[in-house]
Amino acid sequence: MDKRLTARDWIDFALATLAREGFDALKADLLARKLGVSRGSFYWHFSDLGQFHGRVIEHWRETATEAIIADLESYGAAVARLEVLLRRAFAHSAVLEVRMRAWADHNAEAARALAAIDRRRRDYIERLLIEAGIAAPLAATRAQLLYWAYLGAALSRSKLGGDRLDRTVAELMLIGLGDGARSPSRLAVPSQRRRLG
Amino acid sequence: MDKRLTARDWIDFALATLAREGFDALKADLLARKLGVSRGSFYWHFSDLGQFHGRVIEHWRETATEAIIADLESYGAAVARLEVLLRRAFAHSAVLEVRMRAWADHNAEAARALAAIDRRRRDYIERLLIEAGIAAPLAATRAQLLYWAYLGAALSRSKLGGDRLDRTVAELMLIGLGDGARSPSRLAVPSQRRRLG
DNA sequence: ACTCGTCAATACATGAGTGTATGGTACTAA
DNA sequence: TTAGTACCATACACTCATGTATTGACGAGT
Repeated sequence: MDKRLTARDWIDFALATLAREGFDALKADLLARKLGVSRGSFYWHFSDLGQFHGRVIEHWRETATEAIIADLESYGAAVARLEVLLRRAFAHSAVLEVRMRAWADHNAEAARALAAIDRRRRDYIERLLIEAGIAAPLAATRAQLLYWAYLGAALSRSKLGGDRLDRTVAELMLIGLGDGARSPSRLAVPSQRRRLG
Repeated sequence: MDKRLTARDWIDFALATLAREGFDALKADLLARKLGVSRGSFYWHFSDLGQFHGRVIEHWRETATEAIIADLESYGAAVARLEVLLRRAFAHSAVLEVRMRAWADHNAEAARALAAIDRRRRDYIERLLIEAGIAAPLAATRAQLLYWAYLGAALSRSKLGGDRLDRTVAELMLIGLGDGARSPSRLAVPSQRRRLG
C-alpha cells in the first residue's frame, strides 16, 4: 500500500475511525500510528487538531444526507418515497449518526453541522408529506415527529427487521399520512389546551 | 460552607457537572478544584476514576425515572397519565439525558444503564397504552414509537411550548391511542410486506 | 544534474491528568 | 488525655497527547 497520504485520506480515515471507536479516537497521535506514519504527516496537512476536526465535520455534513435524498427522488410518488425512506432509516442502525451526536455534545462545530442536517432532513420529510396531500401546518408537526422517532431509534441503536419493521413502518405511515379524524372521542381533548410552565 | 465531603457529595456534584459541562469534566482533578479541595479527598472516597464513574452512573440509573413514574400514578386514568407524561417530556429539554447518552457512547457501564432505563420507560408507556384499551401487540409498537419520538426531541434539544406543544401532544396522543382503522386505503399497503436485507 | 515542492521522521518542550505514598488536621469517644 | 477514625494536602513518578522545529527522502520539471 501507498505511504504518501493526502488530507482527504486523513479525513476519510477519521470518519471510519469515528464510526468504529468514537470521537476521542480522533487524535493526531492515534490516527498516525494506525495509518503507519508519524505525526509529522498530520501536521503537514493540518494546522492543528481543531482545524482537522472542523474539516472532518464539514465533510460529513456535505455528504451525510444529500446522496440519500437524491437517490430517493427516483422512486416516483411522494408516498412511495416516504415509505422507502422510513424502511431504510429504521432498518439499519446508523452508527456514525450516534457518534456524531455524541461528538456534538463536546464540539460546537459538530453541533452546528448536526442542527443543519436535522433541519434539512425534517424539511425534506415535510415536503414529502405536503406532496402527499397533508395540509402544511399539520405536515410540519408530523414531519418533526417522524424525524424525532428516527433519531430516537438511531440513538437507542435499534435496528429493526422482519415483522417488527413492517409493523413499525405501517404505524409511521399512519402518523405521517393519517387524516387525523380517527376516533377523536377517545382522546383526552378537554385537557389538550392546558399549558405548562 | 462545609469543607468535609462525603462520597455522596462528590456524586451529586458530578451529576450537576455532567449536566452543565458534559462527561469529560468528570475528572478527579477538575472536580476537586471546583469543590475547593485537593485530589487527596477524591482518592480517599473512591479507588479510581472508573469506580467513581460507575457510582455516578449507578446513582443516576436509580433515580432518573422512578420518581417521575411514581408521581404520575396519582393522575387517575391511564389516558390522563399519558398526556401529562407527554406534556412534561416534550416541554423541557432534558440536558442530563443528552449528556448521559453522549457518555454512553464511551462508557459501557453508562450504555448498560441507559438501555435499562429505556426499557423501563418504554414498558411503562406500553402499560399505559394497554390500560387505555390498546391491544397488546399494537401497544408495544406504539409505545416504542412514542418513546423514540421523546428521545429524538430530547436529543435535538427541542423544548416545545405554547401552540407547538399543544399540537405535538395532540398528535402524540393520536399515535398512541388512535384505533389504527383510519383511512387505510391511503397507505402504501402492498409494499409493506417487502423485506430489506 | 539540480532544485523545488511535497510529504514524512525525529527530537523537544509543554501541559493535563492519573494514581500512590505519606504526613497533617480535626472531630469523637473512652 | 489519648487514641482512633475520617478526611484532606502535598509531593512524586508516570503516561499520553499536543504543537513546533529541524532535517530527510523523493519525484517532477527545467
